[in-house]
Amino acid sequence: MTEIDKVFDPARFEAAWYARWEALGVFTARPDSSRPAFSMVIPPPNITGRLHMGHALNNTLQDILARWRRMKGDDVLWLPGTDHAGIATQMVVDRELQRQGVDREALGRQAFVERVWKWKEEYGGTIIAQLKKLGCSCDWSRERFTLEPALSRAVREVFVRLYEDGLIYRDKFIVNWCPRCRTAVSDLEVLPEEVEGKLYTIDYPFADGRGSIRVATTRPETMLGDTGVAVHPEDPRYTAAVGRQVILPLVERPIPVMADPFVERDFGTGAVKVTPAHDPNDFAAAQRLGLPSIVVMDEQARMNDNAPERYRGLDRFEARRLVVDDLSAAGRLVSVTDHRHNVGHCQRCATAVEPYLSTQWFVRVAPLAAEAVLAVSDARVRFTPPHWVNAYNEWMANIHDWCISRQLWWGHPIPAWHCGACGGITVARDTPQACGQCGNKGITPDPDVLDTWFSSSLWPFSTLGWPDRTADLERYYPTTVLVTGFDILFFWVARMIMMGLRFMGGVPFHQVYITGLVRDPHGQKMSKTRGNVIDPLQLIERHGADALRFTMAAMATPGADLPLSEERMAGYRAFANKLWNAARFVLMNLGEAGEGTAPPPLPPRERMSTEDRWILSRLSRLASAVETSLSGFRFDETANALYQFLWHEYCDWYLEMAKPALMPGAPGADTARSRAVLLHVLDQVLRLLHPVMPFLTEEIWQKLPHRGETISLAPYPEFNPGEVDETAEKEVALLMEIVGRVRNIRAEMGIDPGQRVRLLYHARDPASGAIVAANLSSLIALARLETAEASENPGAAGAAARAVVTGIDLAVPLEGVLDLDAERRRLRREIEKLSKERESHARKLANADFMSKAPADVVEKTRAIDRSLREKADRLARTLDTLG
RNA sequence: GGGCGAUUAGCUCAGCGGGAGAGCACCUGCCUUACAAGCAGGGGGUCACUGGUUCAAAUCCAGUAUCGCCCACCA
Repeated sequence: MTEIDKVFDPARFEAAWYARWEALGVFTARPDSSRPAFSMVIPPPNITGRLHMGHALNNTLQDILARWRRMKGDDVLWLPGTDHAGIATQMVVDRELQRQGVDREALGRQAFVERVWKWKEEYGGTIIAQLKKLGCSCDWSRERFTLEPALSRAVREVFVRLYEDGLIYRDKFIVNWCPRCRTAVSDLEVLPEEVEGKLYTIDYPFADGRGSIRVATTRPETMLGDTGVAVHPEDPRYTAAVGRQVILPLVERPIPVMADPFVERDFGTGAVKVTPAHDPNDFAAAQRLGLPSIVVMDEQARMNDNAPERYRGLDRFEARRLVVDDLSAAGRLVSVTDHRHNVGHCQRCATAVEPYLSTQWFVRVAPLAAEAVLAVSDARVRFTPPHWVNAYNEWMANIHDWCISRQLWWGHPIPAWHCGACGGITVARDTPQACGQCGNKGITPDPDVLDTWFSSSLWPFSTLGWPDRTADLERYYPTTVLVTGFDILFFWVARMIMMGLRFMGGVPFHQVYITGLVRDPHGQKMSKTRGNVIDPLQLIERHGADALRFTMAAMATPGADLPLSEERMAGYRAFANKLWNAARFVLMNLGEAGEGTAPPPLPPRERMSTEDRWILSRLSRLASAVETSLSGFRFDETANALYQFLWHEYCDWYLEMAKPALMPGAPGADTARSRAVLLHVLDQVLRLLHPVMPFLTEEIWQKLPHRGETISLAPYPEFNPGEVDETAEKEVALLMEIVGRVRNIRAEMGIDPGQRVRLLYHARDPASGAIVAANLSSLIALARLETAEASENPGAAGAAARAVVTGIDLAVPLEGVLDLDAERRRLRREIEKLSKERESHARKLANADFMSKAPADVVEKTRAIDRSLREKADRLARTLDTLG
């Protein structure tokens, strides 16, 4: 007999099994194998990251898929890695330097980048270690980093090709500028946030001194850069104004009034100041109208030398106050009203983003997007849940060019060089010696780096060795599935599809599973300010990685967010403990069957007991359910099916039914047979569960007689329809019904649970009687009976509690102790319940339309249910009558 | 301003055309030697609302309400 602790302690074995799997090379992909390939790339976490619930969720789901496919015999590649995370990482190291009193500018670019690499060496592996704690079966021999040399090469290759194809260009354009991060950011990195602002109406006098025009703005300070006033061409109020000049207050510069249909006549005064360098609408209008642009702020959003002297050096918000004061003093401020509106804020640092005219690099996205839309609409890429396709198409249809340059130091340098002589730009894979246009050697590298998402967008092929045609690339591209959150659908998924189509000529993945968001127990988003953040590492410490994983799986309903409560997770830990103890029970009862390395063979079917055939039938249905649900990314259904089977079928019923046969010396007990089935089912269910709970299943499996070094490479149970045994299922359903009725009598009649009772039964059909007769020992054990006897007239009324199941009348003799009133109440309640249950069926059967139009099998089924419920109610009613 | 999703037991959620379910919480009784992180029994729901389609609607359609998310250049 194997000794095994009573309470399960995941901390005792998780790390050891992980190390063992790594040592065995379980996670290593084998591109030369003849087995089908199954591949995924991990959404690379930031090197600055710590494992949060989002990671725990999507990596658990990926690992379930990886382990499942591996056991099913696929050659699985789950490729891991991390992202250099430009802004985030630069900020982290910057802060660290500041604490040490070191100024980044003083340190210089090269030294700073070296510091970041050092930081990466020291802390960049944190999240990798945490993924291992979670049990992720990634192929660590293929771990990648977005800024490593091989991936830089891919980035340069892509950049150069897109540039040569005219899909990357450099231009002066209005972009989203974060004055705090001091870099441009893309549209996606700007989060609109509603703020309580003011709408200022300002009076601009005409240059000829005759009258004025009033404009409305939320940002009076930008008027210092106004180069025009715009009105709607069909606005009769302003027809006469078009073409005239106004004098810009405070600046005293003459600017024209022009007409453009972008102006909303109903908003404000119907006239709008045009500040091309600090507003994207105005910029577009200015281009149409031929107005110049004047940048009036520096890169920290302080007013620059293009502003009148008194404002120079002031922060934009200080400048706003002063401008308003000055306008007021000059009698030019007409009104100030409260105005709620959206202001874009930096995703990273929450600073209000400044629309800012500057020279940047862009990807011309429209042609790439068109292809990417096609790939989804013709299902080369499938989304789960599918409704995300709408959002995807919508975004793609309205896509703007992608600003890919960042004024940072940490990132992929833009492979472009500027010529000091001719001003030309040379874009090249390798550092050029001279200007590609004039041959001058005085060239300097472009100072900008690429948006982090540029390198991420290449991840599915850059990590496999592209631009070389490697064996990995040939075999694992396109990848099978991508699992990720909707928050990076546009940032990442859409761009990977574009880049994959462009550079690999095919989609990067066939399927995208989009996870929901892990929320707090009340459905609130987790945030530091709310203080409701749940740390997955603490959950692992408290409950084990398996319980966390099971929780993630059980809650992963497609399209829904996951309100996570530790209470619920504790429930799944209890489930793990339940399995642990079931295994303990099996191990304690194995005897010599537990000795060898080979599990005992299953007995032939005709020697099996009803419960043996039943549990095997249920097991095969479980295998089927798991196959179906995992194939459709229904992790929740997989988890629930396993939970239900293991706890409520295997433990609650099968183990209890098997107990008599396992008791040494029990009459007629076929201990060997029982042991073999017990062990077989446990072995199979452990395998089915392994993808979700890898550690615990391995720990138990290793204690059982087994072949092979690890359960993670044991064949996954397949569904075999031949193993479904309808007869056994019907028989056990009847036994369960009988047991349930006896237990109900015991509980309601207040019979001490320790006290055994007699059961008399009268079968109204021989088949039911035979089932009872054939399963007496189970019945006796489960209902805690003294005896179960067939009887023509089961128990005289008044001396026995009565119950009815399908085809059988039951009586529990309780001479002298039966409380007649209680029994009447109980019977009435039962009858009431049955008749209530019957209502809808009876109504249908009384409906002529139903009888004539509903399919025959539905009618027949309804009849059968009705008959059975009526029969039970009738027999109970008759019993009630005899009680008077 | 567009688009999407949700509304089912006290809580958190499955179910999405043919007998209203799970987990937790609740009530009652049990330390029945695998498990008290357990066992057994039980209570609890006009499936948001209004119409429609159908023999049949929690389930399909339309509208309404409330909540949530995504996208969007009324300064």
